[in-house]
Amino acid sequence: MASLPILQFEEKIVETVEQNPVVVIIGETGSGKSTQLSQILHRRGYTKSGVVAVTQPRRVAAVSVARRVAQELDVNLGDEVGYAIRFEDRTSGRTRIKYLTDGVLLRESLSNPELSEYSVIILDEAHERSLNTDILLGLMKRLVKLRPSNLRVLITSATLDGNKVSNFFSNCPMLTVPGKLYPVEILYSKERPTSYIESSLKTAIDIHVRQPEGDVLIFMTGQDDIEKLVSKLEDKIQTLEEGSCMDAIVLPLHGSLPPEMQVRVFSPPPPNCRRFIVATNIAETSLTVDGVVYVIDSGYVKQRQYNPTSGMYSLDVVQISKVQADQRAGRAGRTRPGKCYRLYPSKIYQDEFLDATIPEIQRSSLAGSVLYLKSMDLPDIDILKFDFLDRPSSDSLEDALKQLYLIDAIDEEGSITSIGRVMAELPLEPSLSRTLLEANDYGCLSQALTIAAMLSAETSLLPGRSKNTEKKRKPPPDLPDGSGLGDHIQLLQIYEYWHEMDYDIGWCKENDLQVRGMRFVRDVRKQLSQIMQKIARGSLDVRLNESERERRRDYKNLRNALCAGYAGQLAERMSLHNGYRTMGFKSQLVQVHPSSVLGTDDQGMFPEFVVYHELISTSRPYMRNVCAIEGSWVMPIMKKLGNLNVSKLSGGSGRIADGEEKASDLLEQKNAGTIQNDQESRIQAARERFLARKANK
DNA sequence: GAGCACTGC
Repeated sequence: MASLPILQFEEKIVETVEQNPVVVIIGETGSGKSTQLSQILHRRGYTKSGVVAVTQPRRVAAVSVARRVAQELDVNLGDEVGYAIRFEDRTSGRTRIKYLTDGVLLRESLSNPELSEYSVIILDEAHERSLNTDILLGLMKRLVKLRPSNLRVLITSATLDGNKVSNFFSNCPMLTVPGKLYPVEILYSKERPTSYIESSLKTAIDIHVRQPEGDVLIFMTGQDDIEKLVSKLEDKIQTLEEGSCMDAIVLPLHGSLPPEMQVRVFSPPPPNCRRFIVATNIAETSLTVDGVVYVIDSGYVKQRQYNPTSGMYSLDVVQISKVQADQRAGRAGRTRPGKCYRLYPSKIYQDEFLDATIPEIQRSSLAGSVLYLKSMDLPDIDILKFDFLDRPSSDSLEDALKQLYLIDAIDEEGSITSIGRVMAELPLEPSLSRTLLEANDYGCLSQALTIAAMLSAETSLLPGRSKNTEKKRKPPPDLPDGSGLGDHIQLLQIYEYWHEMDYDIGWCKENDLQVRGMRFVRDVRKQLSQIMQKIARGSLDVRLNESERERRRDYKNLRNALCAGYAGQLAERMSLHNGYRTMGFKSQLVQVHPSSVLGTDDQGMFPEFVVYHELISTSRPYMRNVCAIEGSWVMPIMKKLGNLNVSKLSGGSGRIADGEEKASDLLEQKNAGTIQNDQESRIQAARERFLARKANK
């Protein structure tokens, strides 16, 4: 421990923190910043007046770093050193150093906006720019002004964007702490390969034949490419002459791999055997594989982005940033000097790669975050003017406001409603928290809780695609089908079934449900029940007599509640075919996702109206997770859409206007006006169609 | 009849 580079900087760090409310620490990999900064400040008395908080973007990191610090200080975890993550708070009144996820700290700031418990807040790994860290950065800027005498903020960042963070905090000082990384030689390709799978294969084999021992880590974009490369690599290794080089094993590594397959990369390789680890981004920050000496970097990553004007998500393969490329290269120098083979020319790195990855806050729907900030009641904060390190587009903020207005979380002036306040308490997307509140009024809260919990874990629940032919021959799993009413109802039925089976793990396995995911659902449901307990109007048990009755009535109340929560995510079927038109702010043609269990009528037609959980554009625009609703529930929502006035929602003065932008703002406002007129006529047309249809019946 | 990078409250 004494050899950690950061300890040589102790005096300098303490001196700087003493004199400045905010300090940026550029801590290179292996500098020991995550474990040592808190201990330095503890030694220097900063824990006498309050707790030192250290945030981490990931749960495992918060737990493992806390564990190590407790060990180094020789105390029991949960005493002087503790951690807090969702579902688990291991802190006590004695805790002086507290590791927590950025999400937990953000949630704490909801009940205590001054975060008065803390004397120091360290935002670790801020360069990863998680959505929560970005919001915390904005809140910290405000907080250091409110508590100038008794709060210190430290932000750790990467070399490439330290200046930006320092500028954001009025040019606060910046300290660089070197890391303990071995040198990594960077080798560029002469040009971009036509197929980076083939190019990775060739590079990997070259390394295997020519280079001394050491594992190879290969960065790919997704499961498909990983599987392809793994099998090609295995074939190729087979063909190499016996004894011409050492043995080799090839291991895939990605998020949808079952945990027992993931941990294989942590067990040491057999002697005289080289490992090839073919991984997604998961190996960039989340998992660290020991023994890697060679890295092959394709230069690409798969990224999910949200388009606020269409309300649609897409998953795109994009070029990585310089920070990411350097992070990947660093993976080769952890145990000894290494090499990184970049499958792109250095000119592309220099000229085309962005310095840092586009932060999540500019790639996500912000409805939840905006509601959150609104509920904090910060008198000096106007959402559209909130001081972000990287500002989300006004389209994105306006989209969030519109969504919130449609589900009654804010009123037409943009002020938070009493409904909105309760919603902000729930760790859910606004659409789902709104559903819970409505369900409470309709007497079907217990079912809505189940659906909200299931959707919180949805991606890791249902069986993934299996190219395994053996599995295909198995009889189809014995899972309920949502009674034709759609995916939400199916998720509910699956959980109720599991409940009847006494939460049997074997049953999950038989039905290809991910055990980890189902356990997570159970935890979430419990947490949500605890929060709802104080306002719940009925029992929160999974299964009730009442819900039996409700089931016979086609889950009408429940679907009605979903309709209220998804008021901004409504779609109307075309009259002649099974395509849908979304009825939100911008009408679009979309399809029901093929994985949906939504049923059809005698003529093979889907229901006239559905709500959807999300729009995702892959090969085509799809609605994922849909639920059938009744036509008569649609009218009030259309009316509300008609009343929408964006400039009023954003607080009248509205848009971000500083000097130069004014002209374009005016133009945008004008456009917003015409969009709104279009919208009105569209809504009018929908209304007429709706009435005509009703008359026909 | 198509497909899912990674986190987090």
